Amino acid sequence: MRTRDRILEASVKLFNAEGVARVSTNRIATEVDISPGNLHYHFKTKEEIVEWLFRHLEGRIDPLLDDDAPMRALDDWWLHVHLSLEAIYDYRFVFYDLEYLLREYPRVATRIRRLTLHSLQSVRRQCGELARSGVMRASDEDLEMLALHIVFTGTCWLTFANVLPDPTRSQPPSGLAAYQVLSLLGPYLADEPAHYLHYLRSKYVR
Amino acid sequence: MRTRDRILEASVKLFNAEGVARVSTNRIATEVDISPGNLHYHFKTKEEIVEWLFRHLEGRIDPLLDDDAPMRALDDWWLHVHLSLEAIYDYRFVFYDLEYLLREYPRVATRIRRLTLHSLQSVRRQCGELARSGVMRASDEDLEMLALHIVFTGTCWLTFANVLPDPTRSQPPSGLAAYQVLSLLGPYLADEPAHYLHYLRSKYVR
DNA sequence: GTCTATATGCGGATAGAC
DNA sequence: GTCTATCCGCATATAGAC
Repeated sequence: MRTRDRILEASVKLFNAEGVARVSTNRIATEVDISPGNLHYHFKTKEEIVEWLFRHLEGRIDPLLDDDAPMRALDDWWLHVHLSLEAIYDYRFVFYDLEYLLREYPRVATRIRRLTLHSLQSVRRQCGELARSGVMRASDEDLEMLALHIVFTGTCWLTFANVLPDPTRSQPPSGLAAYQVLSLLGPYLADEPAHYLHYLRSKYVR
Repeated sequence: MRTRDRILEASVKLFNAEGVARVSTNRIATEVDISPGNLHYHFKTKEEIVEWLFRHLEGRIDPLLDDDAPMRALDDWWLHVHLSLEAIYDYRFVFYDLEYLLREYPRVATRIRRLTLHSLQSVRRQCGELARSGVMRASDEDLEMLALHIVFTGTCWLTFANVLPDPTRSQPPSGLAAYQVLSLLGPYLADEPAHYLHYLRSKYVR
């Protein structure tokens, strides 16, 4: 089962660098140094490759979403966000080419939708906990909207960062995205966590 | 110059519905009921079609960004946002396939980047005005971050909406996006504009 | 499991006649 | 301006030998 893994490894590398659409299965085969025929022995279709890569991503994010260790300080949550966004960054091709995948690969599409809903639920719950422990003050409506914005930012920020000119893009990318997510909480935070946020800002902006 | 316009019209329709990558120039020619050769008489390359469509989009957004009529109430700003997002919706293929266009069509890419920066500048200025007229209270740092989030939301929301299940998607799409943008101001608004925001919310959510 | 060879189809784009 | 015919290249996928 070694070749199979090398195919996946090469695929994610190429997809991230050049986009799913531009990378042909032949390219992948060349990169792995096997024949196209051999590649199709391991993965019948290109979609199958993408699907398995997406499963890997799920394997990294789902546990973070399901972890219901107590969430009492902003810092606890920050860690989860950071790890999630690192995973997203490692599989960024998914988020660069979201629409393409949704249209072209139906089986991947359903998995994407499932993961997004799962994220929404968990983030809502986690923010609720933060509110209950006094880290921030927000109404239920606020929390609902916050969760949506947060998942939205996690999902699309990398794409947007690519539109911006280099100065913003050349930051450590997952870190900046994480700060961007966290800053959404800014207006709702109590004094002490607000200072922590400010400290993080100094680390990631400019 | 009639055929030329029919080509552009058919292109934007097909691009929006199926994505730039899936729509071949032959498809467009068929739709317009001309020959492929004829299409290439009017537009040497596919990129040229995309570029001209993007110019049309610019023609609708740039004036809104440059309009420096006084911006004293939240409602003034709301109108600008709404019109911009309507334009974005009419050319939504650009935003669905952002990464694809950035990679595949360099001339379009520079235009996209230019428009994004232009939006950032203008939104920053407009939010500054709103703050100065007392519609909201926000520090310079807040304003900077707000502008970024607002342009980000305008740019990527439609894509994200496609990931969510239908209930959220089946809303009047540009209206929902506009509310989503506006809601970012929520925490910073004074009492009266906050009520106006709440009224808008009732129009666009659920 | 891995290779070579190949089928099949489509996409963008051009040539040249009308 | 518009057409027909065609080139060229690539991508996905398969067949069958080793």
